[in-house]
Amino acid sequence: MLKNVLDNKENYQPSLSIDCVIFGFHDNQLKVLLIKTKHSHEWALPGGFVPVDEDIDDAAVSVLYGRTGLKGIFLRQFATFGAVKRNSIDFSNRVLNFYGIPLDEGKWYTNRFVTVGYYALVDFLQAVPQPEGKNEIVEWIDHHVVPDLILDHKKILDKALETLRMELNLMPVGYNLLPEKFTIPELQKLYETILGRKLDRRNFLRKITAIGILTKLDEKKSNVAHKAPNLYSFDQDKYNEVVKNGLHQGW
Amino acid sequence: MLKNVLDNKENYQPSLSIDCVIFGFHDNQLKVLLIKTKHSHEWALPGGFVPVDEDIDDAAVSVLYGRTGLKGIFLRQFATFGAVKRNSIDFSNRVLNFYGIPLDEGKWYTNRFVTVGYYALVDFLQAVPQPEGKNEIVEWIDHHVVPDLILDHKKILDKALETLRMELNLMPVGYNLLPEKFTIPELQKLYETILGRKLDRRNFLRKITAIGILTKLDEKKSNVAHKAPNLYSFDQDKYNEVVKNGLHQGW
DNA sequence: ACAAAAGTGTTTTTCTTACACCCATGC
DNA sequence: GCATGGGTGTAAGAAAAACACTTTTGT
Repeated sequence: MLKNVLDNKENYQPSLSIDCVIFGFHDNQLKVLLIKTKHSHEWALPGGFVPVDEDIDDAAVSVLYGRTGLKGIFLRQFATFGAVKRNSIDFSNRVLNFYGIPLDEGKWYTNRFVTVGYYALVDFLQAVPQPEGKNEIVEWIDHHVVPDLILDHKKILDKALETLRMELNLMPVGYNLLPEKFTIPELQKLYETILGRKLDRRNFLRKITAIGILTKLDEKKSNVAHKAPNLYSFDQDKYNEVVKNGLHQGW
Repeated sequence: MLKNVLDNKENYQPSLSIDCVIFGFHDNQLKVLLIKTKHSHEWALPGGFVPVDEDIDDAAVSVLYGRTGLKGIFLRQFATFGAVKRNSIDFSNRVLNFYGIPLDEGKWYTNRFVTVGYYALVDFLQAVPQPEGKNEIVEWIDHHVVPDLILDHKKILDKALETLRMELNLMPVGYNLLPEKFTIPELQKLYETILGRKLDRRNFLRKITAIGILTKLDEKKSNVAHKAPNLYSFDQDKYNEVVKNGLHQGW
């Protein structure tokens, strides 16, 4: 909470923040966890400050844990944003005003903040949005219909998605975004949603299985319209290995 | 200069710095511009602080300009480093001591600094290393034989090179690293040096020309041992277009 | 029985890799 | 004239893309 941070500002890295783009997948939609604070009509990415005795990567883990209750999640730094005008003094003053903090006391907060962007891939069903107090609404929002965001958060979100799309070429995705057991069509829809285009079913199957990270279960999805699709799970060892070593390269 | 910064610390973003990995290419070596300060036996990446009224990207441009006299250069942010122990208080104190700055006065400088890493690709022959004062030695050093670096600068350098290697798959490289007119073998050696492995001449030619960024000049390299190779230049429009739109993708 | 989604294989094309010979120049 | 690097083409293999029919299930 901002008030707490300001009261202990010597414990926080000055003028530095963390913003997290938390992706989830549900209803064939790529969703982003967004926060609406009552002092703003706009939404925001979940973010926080960096304790002076904490690595920035760990601070990002804390933000993620605080907002979703999840730990040990895929979380990756993708860019740092430090335009002079990225947080306007006007915005800062509105925030301070909302919390009833005198401008003088909130001076720490009104400078330009440089923010380090992280993106996370989480299991939508396991992540329970956790508002801090009554002033917050935390919601999963389809990335296609994100409302207006504060400051440069839209830019941060766009960059995160761009990075995720690029990293699809370097690593597999799905663990953390899908439930433990899933079907190939579900995985394909995840890829299609991230990439924003349709893929061929047969070619997708061949390519995704060739990576060698899938275990075909002796089980079919039940209670489903039409032909029951097979269930798969990730072979976690191989999955991690591939994430570590990377996928194909060009040159 | 640190003393100047400390005397005007309210003009600088607190606890934030910029470090630049400046790559050049010469003698078939990928070189990195490094600085040795007389107060240290180790070398350092050229870096600097961020004026509060300057975008971090612009601050990086300033660092590059200050060290090489070059502007309008390929410069890209690649990662931000913020481990708690990345700059030890021991190191900070030694620096302050060297400049004869009382510890008290230099308190601003002894906190953990978060540093934003940028890498640049510059034309070795056009970049004139510019030491700041007599306490500095600025030198191009073959990336294979970089000496011990201060703090986590080795890690920063490694990450820069890793990023550069990866980005070879996404964009062409050469403009800025090579003189205006160059030969295919030179360009190939650049690629080989960055990637750290040999490439097949014939396949390289096919692949690099297929990108459509090269203009074959009606001119051969003169005064050269053995058969004179053809000179090429980059078609700047197409080059920039490809850098913007990216190269091939996987999915 | 039919609509809707799932499963599966083959062919074509494209890209990648491997490989060998002749050419021009400086010494 | 010979050693050294530059220039060029082709054939084989691998990967990607295009494509259609059969199967299962709920209604």
